[in-house]
Amino acid sequence: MTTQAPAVAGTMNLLTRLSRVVARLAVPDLIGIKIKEFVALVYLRESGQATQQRLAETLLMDANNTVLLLNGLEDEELIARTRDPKDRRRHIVEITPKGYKALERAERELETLEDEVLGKLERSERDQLRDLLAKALEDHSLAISA
Amino acid sequence: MTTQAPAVAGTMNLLTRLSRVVARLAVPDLIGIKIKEFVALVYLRESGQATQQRLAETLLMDANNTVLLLNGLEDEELIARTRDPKDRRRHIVEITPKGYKALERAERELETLEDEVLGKLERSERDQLRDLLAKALEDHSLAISA
DNA sequence: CAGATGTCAGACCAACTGATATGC
DNA sequence: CGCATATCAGTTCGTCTGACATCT
Repeated sequence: MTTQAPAVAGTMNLLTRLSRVVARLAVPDLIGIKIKEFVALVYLRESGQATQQRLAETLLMDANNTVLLLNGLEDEELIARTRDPKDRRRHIVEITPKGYKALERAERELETLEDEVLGKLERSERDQLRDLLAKALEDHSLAISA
Repeated sequence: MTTQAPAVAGTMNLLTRLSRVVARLAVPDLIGIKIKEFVALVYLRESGQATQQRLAETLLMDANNTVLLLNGLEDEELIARTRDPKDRRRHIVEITPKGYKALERAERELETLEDEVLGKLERSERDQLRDLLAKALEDHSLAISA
């Protein structure tokens, strides 16, 4: 018996462990940016723009941390902050062309990583997994096209 | 269009985000121990016993960190360390009855959490997800019954 | 003025680095 | 002696807390 999954391994356990595999492999050296930056940029590309608060909610980080994350991204000119003229307390955050390119590069690298992380799974199984994860997330992250 | 998944959301992205949901919810207040302790205890229960090195490999943490983690668990008497008489450099790590109970409690709480995290998924979909995650992990974590 | 948004400094915690001890 | 295993001190990193500034 080489690779039988333990009968009782809960999904939360498996999820935690597999995400750890990703975290260990997806280091900035490889994909150019940090995973958290990656997730943020993906959201910004899909949503077009967002306030910082909304970003914080979506990424499940507190507002303070979001400031730090965006500071880093802004320094590298991957995102841009502008005041919302409608409500000058707010910042509108957008991805820049440079950020777009960095994101595409990261996605390319991450695709290679996917082969490594999900190596055991058939193409169809990977699709299944992606769809299940996406569906589970619907509850938690706000919909992209908000 | 409320909850359509973005076409390009990579699996690595989704995996990272969903695990974050778990991490935010599975705080010690709720399940009694830290997630990482939970994962370690699950492994120890399934494997019977392990050296610290093996544990480190399986949990994807470096050996130093493993020491700290086990120190905490040992202080609470959830695990026990004994010298391996065959090779006195090694420690044999085992889960204690008290650890067993703590683990079972955590699993009960985590099951409730699962409802929250995977609320969108049908029973059959959750099973699918669990199986896919388990299969993907076969490559990475060592088999339990090694 | 109260509430919302964003910013920052300092505290806190988890992870990595390097040095040490012991046994093979 | 070189290598493996485990440990710890110190540093570093990411995250959270609280205070503050700006705007509605």
